[in-house]
Amino acid sequence: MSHTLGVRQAQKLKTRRALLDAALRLLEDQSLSSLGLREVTRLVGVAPAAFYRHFRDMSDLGVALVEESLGSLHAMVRVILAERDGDEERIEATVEAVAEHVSRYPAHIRFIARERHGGVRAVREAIAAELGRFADEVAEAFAPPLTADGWSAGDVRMLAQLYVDHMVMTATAFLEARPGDGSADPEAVREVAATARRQLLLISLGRRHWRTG
Amino acid sequence: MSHTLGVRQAQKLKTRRALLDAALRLLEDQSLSSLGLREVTRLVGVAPAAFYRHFRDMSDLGVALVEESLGSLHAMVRVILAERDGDEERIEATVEAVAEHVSRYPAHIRFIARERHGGVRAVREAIAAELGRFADEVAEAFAPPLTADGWSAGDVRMLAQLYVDHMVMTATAFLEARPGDGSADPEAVREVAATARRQLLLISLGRRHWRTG
DNA sequence: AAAGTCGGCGAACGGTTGTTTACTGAATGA
DNA sequence: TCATTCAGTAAACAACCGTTCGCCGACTTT
Repeated sequence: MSHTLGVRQAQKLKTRRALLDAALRLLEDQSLSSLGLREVTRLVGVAPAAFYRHFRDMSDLGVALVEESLGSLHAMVRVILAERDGDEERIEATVEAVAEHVSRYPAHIRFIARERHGGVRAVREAIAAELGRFADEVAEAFAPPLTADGWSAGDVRMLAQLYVDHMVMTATAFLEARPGDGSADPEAVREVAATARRQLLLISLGRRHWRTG
Repeated sequence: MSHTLGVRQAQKLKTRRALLDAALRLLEDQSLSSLGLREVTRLVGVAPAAFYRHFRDMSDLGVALVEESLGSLHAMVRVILAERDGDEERIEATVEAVAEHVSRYPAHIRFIARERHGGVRAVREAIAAELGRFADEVAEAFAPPLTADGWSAGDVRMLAQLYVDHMVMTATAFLEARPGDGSADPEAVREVAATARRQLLLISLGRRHWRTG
């Protein structure tokens, strides 16, 4: 019995989507704590009061955006971790995947980068929790071969954190490599990619020699 | 003839200081783009119009805060680079210096972390420029022994960037290890320090084996 | 077909915002 | 000493804000 979602609820989801999209667009040039409720409803073409049918306030909408933004990233990370090649090929795949993700969802990445340390507590905490889950997952994926080499759980965790933080760093670097209007400067993008690759290579070099040389 | 700064100009600098301090304090709980001019003048106890005697607008004040915040960090970085010990001792000194700096100027660090990707273009650019200068300086300090080992200028630069970004990362991690009220959770602080040390150790391990095995 | 649900509307509310204006009075310099 | 400079003031401005209210009318359930 798939219910195909009655006309009513479908419409509601539609304007909810529109609100989220409008907010995401406006957040490309400002931060969440300065984004007005009326600004969003105005862009959607809906009365200010309608906002309350979907979100309690702006920080509530912000938390929803966090889940959405990091959800897509989550899928990407899983795919990368499934790669079973050697270090260098894995690095290549990672950097390319991040680059593609940034150029596909720039507003999402910008939102995360901006609000990770932004002025809205609930949103900060949601982002921190989600990134922590990423680190757990990365740690879990890297653990088997490393623990066999005598790595402690703490060491694995710090490596995973380094990887996740570096991924966020790289993503925002890709973001800054594109001018405000949307199109990317190809040379700057290549340079960011080259730097990220070299840094990851250096890290994996350190990992191979960790407490063995 | 040192002029000891006439009474008039001294008073002006004093209220300018007060404006900057008030803004910095208010920015602990919100971001620059949502900070109101009147909020700041109200906290200082001065008429709103007085603000314009010192700054053109809020983003102007923000740029002034950037210079001030990263100025103190700059001095710290210079001191660390002067250390001439081995890797491990240098790492120890670095992490400790960052920790102390964060606990001495938490508001400055929070401001930088928050506005680095924040909603005010001029401030973002000022921070990026200053951090770029940091990376240059680090690169210059590390260059001699590395180029002797066959490192290219690009490789040195990417290592310096990794160090600077990691420093900022560590500083904000220290910041998050303290509850909102100001006092720090000693255990969380120790854990951040331990993670940072291990990550730097891993990086320096990678550096030693860079294109040599 | 009737009764009920509920997403969106329009208007109003008190409050806050950035900015301009003409002003005062103390520090300044001739 | 006297004219000038200028940091800070008080008041007014229109524009905007978040939030509440009752109401409508299309969908949904009985």
